[in-house]
Amino acid sequence: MVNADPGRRMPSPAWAARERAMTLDSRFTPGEIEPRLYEGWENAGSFACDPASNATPFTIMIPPPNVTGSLHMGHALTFTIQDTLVRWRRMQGRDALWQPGTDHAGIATQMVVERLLAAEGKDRRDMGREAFLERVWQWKAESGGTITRQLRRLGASLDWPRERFTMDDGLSAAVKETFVKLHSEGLIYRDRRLVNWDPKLQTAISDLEVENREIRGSLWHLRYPIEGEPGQFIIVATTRPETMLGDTAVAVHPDHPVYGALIGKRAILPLVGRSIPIVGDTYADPEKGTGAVKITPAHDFNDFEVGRRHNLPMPSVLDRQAMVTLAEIEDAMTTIPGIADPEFVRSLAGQARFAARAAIVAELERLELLDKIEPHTNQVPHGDRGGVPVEPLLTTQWYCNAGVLAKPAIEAVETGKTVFYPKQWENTFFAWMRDIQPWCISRQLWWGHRIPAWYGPDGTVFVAKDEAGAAAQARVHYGRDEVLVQDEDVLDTWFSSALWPFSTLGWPEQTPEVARYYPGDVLVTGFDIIFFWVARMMMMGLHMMGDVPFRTIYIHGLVRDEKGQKMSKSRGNVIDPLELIDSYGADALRFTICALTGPGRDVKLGAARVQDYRGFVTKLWNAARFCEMNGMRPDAGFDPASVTLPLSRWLLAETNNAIREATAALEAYRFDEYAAAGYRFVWNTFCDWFLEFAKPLFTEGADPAAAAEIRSVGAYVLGQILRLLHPVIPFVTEELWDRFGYGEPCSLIGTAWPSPVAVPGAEQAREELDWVVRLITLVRSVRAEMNVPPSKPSPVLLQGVSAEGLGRVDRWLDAIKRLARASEVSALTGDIPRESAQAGLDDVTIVLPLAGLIDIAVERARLAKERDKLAADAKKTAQKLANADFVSRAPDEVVAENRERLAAAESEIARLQAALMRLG
RNA sequence: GGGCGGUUAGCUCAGCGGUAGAGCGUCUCGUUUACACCGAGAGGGCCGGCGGUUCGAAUCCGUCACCGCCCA
Repeated sequence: MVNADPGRRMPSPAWAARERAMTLDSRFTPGEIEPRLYEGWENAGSFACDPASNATPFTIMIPPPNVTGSLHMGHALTFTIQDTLVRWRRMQGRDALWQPGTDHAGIATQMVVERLLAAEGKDRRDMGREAFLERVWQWKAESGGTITRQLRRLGASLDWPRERFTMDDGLSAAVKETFVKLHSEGLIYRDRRLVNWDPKLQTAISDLEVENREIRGSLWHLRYPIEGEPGQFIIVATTRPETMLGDTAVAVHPDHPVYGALIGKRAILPLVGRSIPIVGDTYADPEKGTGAVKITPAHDFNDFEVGRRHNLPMPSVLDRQAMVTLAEIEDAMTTIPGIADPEFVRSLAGQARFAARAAIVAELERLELLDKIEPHTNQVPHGDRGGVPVEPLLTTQWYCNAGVLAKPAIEAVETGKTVFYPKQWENTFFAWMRDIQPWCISRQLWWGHRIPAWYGPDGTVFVAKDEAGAAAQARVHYGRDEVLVQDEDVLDTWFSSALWPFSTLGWPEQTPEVARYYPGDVLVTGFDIIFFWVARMMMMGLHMMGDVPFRTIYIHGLVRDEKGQKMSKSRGNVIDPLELIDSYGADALRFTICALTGPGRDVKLGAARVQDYRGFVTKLWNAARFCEMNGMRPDAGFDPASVTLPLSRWLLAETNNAIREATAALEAYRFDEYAAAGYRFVWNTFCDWFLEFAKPLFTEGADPAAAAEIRSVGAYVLGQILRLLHPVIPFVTEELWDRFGYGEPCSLIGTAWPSPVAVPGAEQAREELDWVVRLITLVRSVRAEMNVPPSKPSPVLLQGVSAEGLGRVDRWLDAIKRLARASEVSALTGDIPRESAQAGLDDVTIVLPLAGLIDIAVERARLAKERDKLAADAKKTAQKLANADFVSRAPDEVVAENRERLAAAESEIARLQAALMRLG
């Protein structure tokens, strides 16, 4: 590119910048410039917030990606939006903080490392807790940089030196502080109740981590003998026959026509031989199954409630691995010939739940206690990580009283302290928050924040930030030092995530950052984690900080493939954003994402779309090359108000318009409209018309003063374009900014967002340019329809043209000739020549004498078609105006508009009619 | 079962009370001071169905159908 003269001295940086700007490469090569520019920004500290500044802060907290994860399309979407907002606000002069960080992702990360260990033939239980955690930290060290590197590739302007990790010391302190406070307030407590137990991961999980899957199974009808009435049975229907070992009742609806009479009697639990009551409970739906249900309080959430209502025992018959355990029913087993056989039941011990199911069903069938099997489809809860059916299990866990914490959060949204975009998501938020259940926060994992609770020898719990604190409490409690054992469990990952908006700022320390950047401005995220994360941040933020964590919640859709299918490994339709960046550049990917991100819509994205929008980036590059070739150079002293040419004034007015559109779109979170406004302005205004109109001025013999003004305006507007588009396509805009020398290298990121400027005579200039544009378009259209080859210019004659029109023609003669392929443009004084084509431009008739080039029949058909179309329109308008109700009730301007439309159509029809007559 | 969203040009989507728009694709023509990742022009739609409100409905209301999510 630039070949430095070997004899020359080493170039100074300023010289190098100027020299670089000499010639833009004919092709834009994102792969070369992106790393250089990103490094430039990062090294210059361009992403850094400034706690000491006077500017209004603008804060976005990154939704922390999994530390060991890698960038997927969903990330690309959410981070592009966030970066666009941050770069825009930063240019507007806000003190922008985009807080980076990653999440330890308890279950997910532990699973990954366990899988690695399994490949080595190891098991974490053999290693012990400490060695295992060491291994996880090692894995984090190895793979933890991937996602942050990838974020850089995307161009994300995060304040990297402030990067946090949910398990680092500061954030761990925040977790402990919060846990201890909530515990002291009674908002965190231990409780023994049913939890969703994931037998694969061997941990409790929260309601949210359970997903229901539709499973085609069976409904087994079992015959339970009525006690004391040989030969009498009550038939219960169940989808889970294996839990029958733990049944402690049979429930029927109190109004059941047949079974209602059995209430108060007892049934004999087959196989086990235990006597269980038949109870009346409205939970039993007379319409479903047989109308009688077996009640297993320890293994079903509904049965648990029934069990509570009727004071039933709640023996567990499945253990933590979902294998049969008999410890809690052993005593009650008796032999009843033909009905119960403890030996058989004992043979089930240690069997997996589905094997036990098969064995139990077979045994019941053998005993003729199986009435029938019906095919049945039902919703089976599965753990969202482990993917196996969840087993409701009676255990003691730590809970957070979400009901209390939810109230202020609901109120904050109701009163508009925090606003959702799009607003409809508020309904989703309210629906869940108003019916929120206690949040199970303990997990039987090793990777995570260990619960800050210690147990004394007698099981007394001491909650404190550290062991010393717990020991002090124990000393008071016991009157002496006792050995304390810390709770083995860790906290749900989302517990620490909930503190993210303030823990990242240094809380519980009273840092300047906490004071300055909390509450944040916008939270950008997908709807899938409104419950997991957004709601919990709202609750914790309000409770711990006394204020909402953010003013606005922008919820975007999901990224899907071109066909609208969810991307998934199993479908094989996953698109890697890094590959798209490699192929088309980060700008192309970012622009595509913005262009396709409508409100409340999923984004269907494939490589083809990114390829399409890469065309826009290339177009901008080429337009800039053209500007450069024609001597457009930034001029710091340029004053937009000083321009005199209509073209300059028109372009500046259009620029104002684009600035207003882009700003309004971003303010409204309309990324699609923002992208569209930039696209239209660059392509359809700047390139298609301004540069084309400017071309004649860059030829020899053109007015040098006019050319100079156009060069200045062009350079100025190109600069405005680079600013306007920088938030979405930061790399190409910064590169052009630097090459042209609009500022120091890597300075566009810190340049002011443009605002409209006063343009004297803008309206007049707009009228003139619009007129010329329409003239050119009409001539082009007629020529194309007449199939006149572009190589054959023709005269353009204007009948009825005013002096003003002639002035315009004179001023734009060269451009009109070029763009409309006109050999001459002049007023027509006499009759319209035979064999001409024509078109109407307001009061002017454009005449193209095309003798020999036009087919009379084609022109006649064209004119007739045009006339008929107008006639149909005119008829509709006339009918409307004939309607007295319309004229009296519609607003005056609408009526006037229709009158004008009718008049215009009629005069155009007359002109077309005359032209047809002339053709004969 | 309850709730939310969607249904507009071949495709992807804007528009959300005043005679239907964009991008891409299609067709025709074309290399003119950047750009064929280009330029010019054209064709293409009873705005899911049915009712209603209104002078006027793609737009508001009701209802149905289909698709997709969420919750039970």
